[in-house]
Amino acid sequence: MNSPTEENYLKALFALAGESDETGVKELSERLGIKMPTVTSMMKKLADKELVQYESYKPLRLTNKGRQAAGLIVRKHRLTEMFLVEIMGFGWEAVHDVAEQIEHLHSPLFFQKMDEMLGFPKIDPHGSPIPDEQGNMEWKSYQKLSDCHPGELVVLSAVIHTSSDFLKYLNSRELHLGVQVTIQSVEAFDGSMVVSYGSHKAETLSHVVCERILVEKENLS
Amino acid sequence: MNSPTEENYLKALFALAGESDETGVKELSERLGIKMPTVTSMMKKLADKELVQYESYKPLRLTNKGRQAAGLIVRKHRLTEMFLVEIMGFGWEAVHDVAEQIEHLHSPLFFQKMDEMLGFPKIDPHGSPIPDEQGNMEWKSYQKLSDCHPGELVVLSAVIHTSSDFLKYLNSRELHLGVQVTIQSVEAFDGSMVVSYGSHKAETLSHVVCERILVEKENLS
DNA sequence: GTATATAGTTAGATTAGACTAACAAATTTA
DNA sequence: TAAATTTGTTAGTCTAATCTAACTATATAC
Repeated sequence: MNSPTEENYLKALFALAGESDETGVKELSERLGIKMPTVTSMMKKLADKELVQYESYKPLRLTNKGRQAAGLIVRKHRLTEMFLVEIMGFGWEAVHDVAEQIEHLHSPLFFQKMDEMLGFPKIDPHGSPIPDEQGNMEWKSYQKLSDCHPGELVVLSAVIHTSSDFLKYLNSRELHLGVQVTIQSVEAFDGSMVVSYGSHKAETLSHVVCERILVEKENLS
Repeated sequence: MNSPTEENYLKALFALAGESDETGVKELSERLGIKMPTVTSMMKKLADKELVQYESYKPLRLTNKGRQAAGLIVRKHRLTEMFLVEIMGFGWEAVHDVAEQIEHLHSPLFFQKMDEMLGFPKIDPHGSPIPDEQGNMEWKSYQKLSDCHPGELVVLSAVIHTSSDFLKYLNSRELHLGVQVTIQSVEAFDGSMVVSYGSHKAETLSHVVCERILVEKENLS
């Protein structure tokens, strides 16, 4: 059995792998807010447990076993977030911290019940995919809103780096998952966008915001 | 903030206080399955935090602050058990281990939501009282079934030392909270009882079982 | 292709929570 | 009340996970 601490390292590696595949000690260290020497020694420990491929001065990689373990933690995290929103009435901006704690609980039954009550959901409240019981996850290929162009019609499908403040910001603009957004214009100077959706006819979104919103292009059939 | 480990010591002291008021290092040590020297040093630590009154070779006592902290953990534990049974469909025999983990989560909102969804319950699935938001608990004065006499009509109101096996045993006999039980006879030799309730006309219960069942005498008005 | 900067490692210290071995106080028993 | 038993404490060790300081390897720049 892995400790909560070990699980957090695995989860971070899993997330970094999704972003760039090759990871280093520094990057992991910064992501976790833990100093590099501590990360090095944990990598050795996880390598002993065959969860990580580690050689001095080489990039870090999860083994298949490690990736599965990490996937199962992410599964618990995202099922929990879904449960908190759908069953317990949390706002999507309030679930992260609790889910960070609940993901480390040991109780197959608890998460199985959640899954059942939710009807075996495939995505969490932020649009992120929920890994299956084997820890496998489909890496969705959404596009950043910031990479879209004027005139395009897109559907808000997911958000990344889901800080509470960012999600509250989206709440205040009524920007929820599933909303159809038309890009009116892009400001070359700072990358900010003017978009319209629902009753919002001309909402300006900063580049920083647009980079954290993932969309799917509408099939204009 | 207290660590999960500290919380477990407080909870154990709280429970022992309910049984006998004065507690010693040995008793606490045995209850927690932790060796005495470790308990001694934790008592010093909790005394520094003003949660426990500790002097060498003197009995252990919770301070008011300590009692409140312990009460709030018990509250979280019992709210959780109720939630698992009422909302998530767990059997009462399956909730203890998960609740032991969930009681240490830090999230006022999570437990508040549970409380709301349950309609602010006053007892848990085993008939134990749920402390209020201040950590105060009413110590119910139920009677052990083993202290009752033939001819008496009682209501099964709570169970103690709720091991999973014991609760499965009760399930198999359809002995649930609220069941009205009539004591038919008591065997002087081994203290076993023959009781009747519902469709069970003559069920024999061992002394060990009867000691763990708490009842309330029916008001024969 | 050497010098500098960046990334990574080693060594050693720290804290929390556990342990064993040995000793001391308190209580019980004869 | 003296001896034996039980209970509690002290001292020192161990592991997990963290840190800082100092050193080394790799990558980048001129």
